Amino acid sequence: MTASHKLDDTFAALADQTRRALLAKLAEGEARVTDLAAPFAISLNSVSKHIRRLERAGLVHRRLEGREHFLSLSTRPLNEVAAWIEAQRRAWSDQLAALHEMLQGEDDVAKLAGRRGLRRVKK
Amino acid sequence: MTASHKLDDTFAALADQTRRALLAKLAEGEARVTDLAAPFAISLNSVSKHIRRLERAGLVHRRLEGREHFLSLSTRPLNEVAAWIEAQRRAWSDQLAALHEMLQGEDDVAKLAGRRGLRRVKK
DNA sequence: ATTATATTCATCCGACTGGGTGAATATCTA
DNA sequence: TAGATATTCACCCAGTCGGATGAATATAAT
Repeated sequence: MTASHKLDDTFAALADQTRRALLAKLAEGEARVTDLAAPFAISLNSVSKHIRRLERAGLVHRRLEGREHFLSLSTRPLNEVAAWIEAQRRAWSDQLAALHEMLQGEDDVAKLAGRRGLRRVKK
Repeated sequence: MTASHKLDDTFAALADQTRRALLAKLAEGEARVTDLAAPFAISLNSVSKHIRRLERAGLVHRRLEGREHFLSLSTRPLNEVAAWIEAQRRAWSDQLAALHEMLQGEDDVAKLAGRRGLRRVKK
């Protein structure tokens, strides 16, 4: 549940074009809030909010130096997301492979054609 | 912009534990709305809403057969998300590599230590 | 001490979300 | 025809989002 909750936050943080652009910018290196906000038409405050959201998801880290706040990327959450996706894709591929194998089997084919597909997998 | 908008929808659709569980279930094969809803404590209507959201993001496809609605996975959006993440991770790795190379350089080290890190990358 | 810069805090707004309930629709079955 | 099943539609509610604005805070520079 905790892991899922973290994934929730990470996915939600990534579900915004502006925030993804901020992350892409940060991939070029550390940057201050003002630097990050510069290319965007929206207000500095809005960018600040976006950054807070990215922080909450653990995607960026903040380092204070005087009045300047330096942001940098954290890759762990992104790796977790990638892992989930890969697992999902693998499961999907396995299912496709199973279907393929089934279709190559001899007697099951007729039943499959008469019936409506895969379905009854669980209970 | 259109691609970004699609990514927005996909990420948003994935930013929910219930919806991710639905997708995982669908990885086992086609299923009806009722079948998908069975394991969850929430109402059937809520599940129906989640499914609609997954459909909007293009993550599932619906096939009608009489009064039954059969859902199945669509992998394209997931692939797009994976591609974005991989690009991001690659950029981040490149930046790390550049830093590493810089630290192995001779004269830049002093300036780097005195100054505050990477920062001034863009302008 | 004063001014300028960097950033956040406090509010407000319209829009959307996730959950619920009850009614409506459509299809299958007896 | 009547009844059961599968699914959605139409609302309601509290919570959050993304954007804006204006004020507050903290640090730096003069």
